[in-house]
Amino acid sequence: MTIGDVAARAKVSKSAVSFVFNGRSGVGEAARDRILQAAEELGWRPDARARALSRSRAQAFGLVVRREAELLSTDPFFPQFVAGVESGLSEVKYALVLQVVDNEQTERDAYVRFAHEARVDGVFLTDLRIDDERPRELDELGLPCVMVGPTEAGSDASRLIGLDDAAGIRRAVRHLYALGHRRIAHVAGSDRYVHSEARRRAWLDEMDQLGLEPGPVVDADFTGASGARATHELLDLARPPSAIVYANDLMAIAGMSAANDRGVRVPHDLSVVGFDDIPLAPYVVPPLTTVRQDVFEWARVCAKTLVAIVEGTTPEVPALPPVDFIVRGSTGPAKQL
Amino acid sequence: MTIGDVAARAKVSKSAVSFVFNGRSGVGEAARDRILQAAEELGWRPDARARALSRSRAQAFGLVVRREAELLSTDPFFPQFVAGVESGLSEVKYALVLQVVDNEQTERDAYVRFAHEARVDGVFLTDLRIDDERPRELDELGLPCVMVGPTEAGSDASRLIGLDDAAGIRRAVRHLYALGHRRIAHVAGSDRYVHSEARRRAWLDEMDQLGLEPGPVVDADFTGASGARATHELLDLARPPSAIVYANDLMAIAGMSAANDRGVRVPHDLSVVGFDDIPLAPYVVPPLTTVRQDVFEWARVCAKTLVAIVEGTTPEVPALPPVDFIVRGSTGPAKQL
DNA sequence: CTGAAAGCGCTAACAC
DNA sequence: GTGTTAGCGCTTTCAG
Repeated sequence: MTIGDVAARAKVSKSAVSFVFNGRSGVGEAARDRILQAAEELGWRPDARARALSRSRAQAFGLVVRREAELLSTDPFFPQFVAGVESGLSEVKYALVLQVVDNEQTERDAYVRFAHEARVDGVFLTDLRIDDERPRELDELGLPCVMVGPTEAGSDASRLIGLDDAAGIRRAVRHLYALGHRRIAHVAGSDRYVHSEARRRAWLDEMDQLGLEPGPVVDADFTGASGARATHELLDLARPPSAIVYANDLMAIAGMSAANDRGVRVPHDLSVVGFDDIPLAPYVVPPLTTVRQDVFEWARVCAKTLVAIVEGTTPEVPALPPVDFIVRGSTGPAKQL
Repeated sequence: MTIGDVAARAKVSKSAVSFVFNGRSGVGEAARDRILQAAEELGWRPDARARALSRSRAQAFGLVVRREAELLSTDPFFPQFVAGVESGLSEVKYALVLQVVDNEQTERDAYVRFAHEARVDGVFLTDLRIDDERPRELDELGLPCVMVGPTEAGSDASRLIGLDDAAGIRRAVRHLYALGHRRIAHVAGSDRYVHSEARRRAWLDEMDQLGLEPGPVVDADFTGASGARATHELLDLARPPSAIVYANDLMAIAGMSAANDRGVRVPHDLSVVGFDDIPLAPYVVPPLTTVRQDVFEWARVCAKTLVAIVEGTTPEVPALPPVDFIVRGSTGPAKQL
């Protein structure tokens, strides 16, 4: 079943068929109808491979995900991002090629293969790291990309689609302040990531703004185990915090569990704020107060921007929905001293 | 940068280069070395698009995921499955093309496009449904597939890679029985899915085997909200169960939260078992007793099987690791009546 | 407005 | 063993 068959059945030339399927003018109304009908009857669609070859375009984008097993299956970001990207791509017929890798070498290989084999026309760069080498490497490979990270991530604004991580953390800190908390700790994510830093800095800034002593901060790595460990560390302090802002929900929930284990009651003795609003957040005990970003919409915007970059059109960058702060049961008034 | 450039630089013909890169004999040692070196120096790799066209093979597989937003970002299955597939595919240089859809029509379209545009050489069929039409439709489209589901899913054993859902549920029921529970309820997942049914049937069977009256079962749909609702329903009964086996962790955790809301203590008043062992399971209060499947390994096997099917080699089907049953704090001795 | 023809970069059959 | 050549199915330029 080839374009030739369709052309024959519609009694036109191959190019006429090609023109119709590429939305170009130059085919009469009658011929166009016959062509569409013939294609319909034959169940024909342009072969993506042949198309890719002759247009030197794969009509696909790549996403390389480097993530440890635990975070992969907990992180709400990945599936939502993928779903959003698909949603933004479905109208324009690009496919999404996924690659999951587990270390730096295989990650680099993945990009190199994408580029050299010309499997994709561009990539999404997520989990931006401090001093990330990838933008430069991709430039060298000639592979267009959009970067996906907090707005602070860099100056390369034209291809950075930022979500305002900081705003959420700031609201969390102010919320706790309003509840009377003064010692507000932070459990940060891995310090290699730009978004970890953005969240940490937002916490620091806001504490500063409120005239609070920038309380204790503990480095962790987004896993449950690290969240529990960090929590114990904070509660072991001579002057433990009365509230903790975690860099993600998994650590926050593990932290609540750790607190519970040592008889510290949430929110009575300790208020807890997470980040992500995973679907489980309303269903843990107590329900988790947290920050929600609209990852899906964000990903849609990323997809559309990448299409624009690759096709050389001007990306219409719609405003991203603001972050939400969801107050649930894990935060409460600070205990009177 | 094409095969011609490499051939020229290595002073051989294009076919010699092609042969080397396709692992075929017929090229001398010396020539082979020169070719590999030339390719290395030029940073050349066969263009996937041209390759796909001339071999009539996309060298890629497709995965269509139909899932509601909430379940997408909570379900541990999807990311682990993807990671496992990648792991099984990485050695054989197949790519994975992902498509996320949200309804039946777009799902069907996705498969049709995959087939007609020849974007992929085969697909993974997950979330098998009762009377699933897809295997037949894919046969009509001429698109090979492996099906991914519980072993009971059907007779089409050659392309069904099954994980033994039932064994996990049976162990859960026996565990509860050993703890003295006699009224053991089940909160089932959506009844359209084969795995929901497999889990429900396993529960029923095991209750039967133990000579227990098949306690109450409530239909739910894998979401947290439905798990909470089902739990309330069960606890409202004149003779509420002393233990509940849920079809997934999300419902189980939401169920614990619901129980907690009405003053029913877990595990003192009610024992709870989940299914999946999500990374959060150890960190909820109390830690969740649950069933764990090695989705990653399973997915690897799926990938290798699909490669074998597509390439016409015999799939070596390694034994899948058995399901694990993880006892944590959410199950305890039945209260004496 | 339409049709013929030359690629896109690679593979594989077939001569050398 | 090595090189030549005809496609794979589509796009696109260029005559008609």
